Amino acid sequence: MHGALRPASGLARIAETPPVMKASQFFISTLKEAPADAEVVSHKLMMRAGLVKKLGAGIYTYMPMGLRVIRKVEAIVREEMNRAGAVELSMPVIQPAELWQETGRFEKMGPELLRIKDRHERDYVVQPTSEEVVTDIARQEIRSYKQLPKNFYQIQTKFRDERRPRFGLMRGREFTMKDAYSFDRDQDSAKASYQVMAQAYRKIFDRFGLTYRAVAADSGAIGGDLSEEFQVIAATGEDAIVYCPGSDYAANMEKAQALEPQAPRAAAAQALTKTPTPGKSTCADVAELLAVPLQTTVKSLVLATDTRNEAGEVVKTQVWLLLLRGDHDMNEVKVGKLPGLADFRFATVPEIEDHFGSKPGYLGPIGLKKPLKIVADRDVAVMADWICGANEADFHITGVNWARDLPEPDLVADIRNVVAGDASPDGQGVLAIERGIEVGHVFYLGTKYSQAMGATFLDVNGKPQFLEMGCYGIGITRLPAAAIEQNHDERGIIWPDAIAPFTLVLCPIGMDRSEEVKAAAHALYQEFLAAGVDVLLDDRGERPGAMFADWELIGVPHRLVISDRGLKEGQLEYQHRRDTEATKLAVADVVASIRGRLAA
RNA sequence: CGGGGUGUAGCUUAGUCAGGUAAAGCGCUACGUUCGGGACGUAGAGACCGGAGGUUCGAAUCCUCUCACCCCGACCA
Repeated sequence: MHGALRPASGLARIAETPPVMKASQFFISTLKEAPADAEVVSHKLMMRAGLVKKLGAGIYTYMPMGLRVIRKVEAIVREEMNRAGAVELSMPVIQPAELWQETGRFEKMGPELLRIKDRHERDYVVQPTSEEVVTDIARQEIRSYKQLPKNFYQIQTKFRDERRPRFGLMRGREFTMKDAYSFDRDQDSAKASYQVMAQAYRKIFDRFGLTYRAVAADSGAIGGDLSEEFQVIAATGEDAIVYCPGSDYAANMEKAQALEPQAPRAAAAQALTKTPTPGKSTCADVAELLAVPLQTTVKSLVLATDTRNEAGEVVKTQVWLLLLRGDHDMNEVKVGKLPGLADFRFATVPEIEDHFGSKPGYLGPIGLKKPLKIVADRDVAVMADWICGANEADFHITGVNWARDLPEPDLVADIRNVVAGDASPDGQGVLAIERGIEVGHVFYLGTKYSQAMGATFLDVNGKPQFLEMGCYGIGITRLPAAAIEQNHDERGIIWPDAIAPFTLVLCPIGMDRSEEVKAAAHALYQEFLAAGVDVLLDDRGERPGAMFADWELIGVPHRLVISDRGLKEGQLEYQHRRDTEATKLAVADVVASIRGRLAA
């Protein structure tokens, strides 16, 4: 009756979940073989365990077992958000295009933004996020500094028309996100609000029981360091994260700085020599052919930037040559921040041939047909006697030296991805790289949206000021996938207690043949329910092998086996999903014993 | 968006090259025997072979179009 009004304490939360906790009434649907279109382990296991069902590319039904996991994730997020002072609301999934046109994102966002029309041909979008709507609310509702700070959040369905959805719930098109937006009177206050969220996120991810890292992220045009990603560590993660094992430095690959080389450029020792390298168009091939270290080669990347007139027509194109050491990779975010390269694209083959007189594969900065701007990575700028393409098919040049053979570059900058072993920017050792799955992101926005949409409040002096904003996301439906990537074995999923579909499963053996087992199972089930344990009684009457295989696949962390054999000795068998063997527990104090084993 | 691939029962697949009216395993139903690690036997149910059009006496199979899904790539020369 008044359940909805009860505070969200642990017990009340369980009371709010559906009361069906017997397997025969619940819905269990496991598969021995994963559907052929599942590729990564979390996707396969989610399909096999019957957590989700695919409806279309990147679109999934959350089946009862999977929904329980998602509800637990939501409950933890909601509790900590509320605790951090955020207030929940719910904004529409379908939003009028007008708001999105105000910020320019209706055009800018490209095909990832799903646009739909109603019967009157009016434009709408399916929200991929909700800055526009929440800012619209703020500009209407927030009039005084006395109403600040405020943080609005929602847990809501999002849609992003990904160019290539994949990996099940890891990169779906429709997904659930918790998105929060803070509003403050000034920058200091906004940064304080940001820190409150960053702290709340740490509490949230600690509670999930996953190994994660908070990493500094690129904050785009806003600048500053106020952007962090929360990455669940997993080998199959899509993001490379950089950290220093000897300190707390951690950043994503876009952001991680490659320190300026300490050693000065060596003196030229070799003569400039044109060398045949037939069919060897990559740095690695050339290095192998010439039997030299890959670090002595330089790769040439050709970019272009277009200047457009008011009509959007290209009036001028500037071609750029980027030079990177053969063993390094370009960092597109770093390049995009260089003066003049904000909207770079890769040059076309005709543009390349026009400037170099050669097809790609044998390009270099010497003997250009047309002038262009040369940007050298800081590591390239200190190289001596290096190797690059000769601007002629099947030839490279060795013994190249700055100043002697070609002018110094127009610009020297950090334009590469760091690699393992690079010095840490904080001077505390060398960097290591591991992979992560981004499950959360906190971001200081400034006044980008409030200015675009005219969201102001009156300050102490009665003067209108733009609201300072921050936004904070958690991928609710991605989280279970990340949890599985990190916690599974050959038998199936191993859920952390906090987000397991059920915390404890009771497995009676031969329940149909033994009144004792049946009675004990039901009595225990009632006892655990009364003790507030999220328990499921497997009363399906499956044979033990099939029953164990199911629960190991589904990944319920705690299992209690009830058998005639054990009951005669007054014992039950307890096994954690990670245990290799069962532990015998006395029937008399089993509830207390199990409760002691559950994560707080 | 470019390239490649796959669509046959709820799931995994065979059959397609060499056209002749759809097969197996798992799962499912019933009965019996079993009963502590995905049991066994018997009997069943279940597929207009993604869709449309065409060729042919005859199409899962050949041709055309279309849809869906998966993978790789999207400029690292």
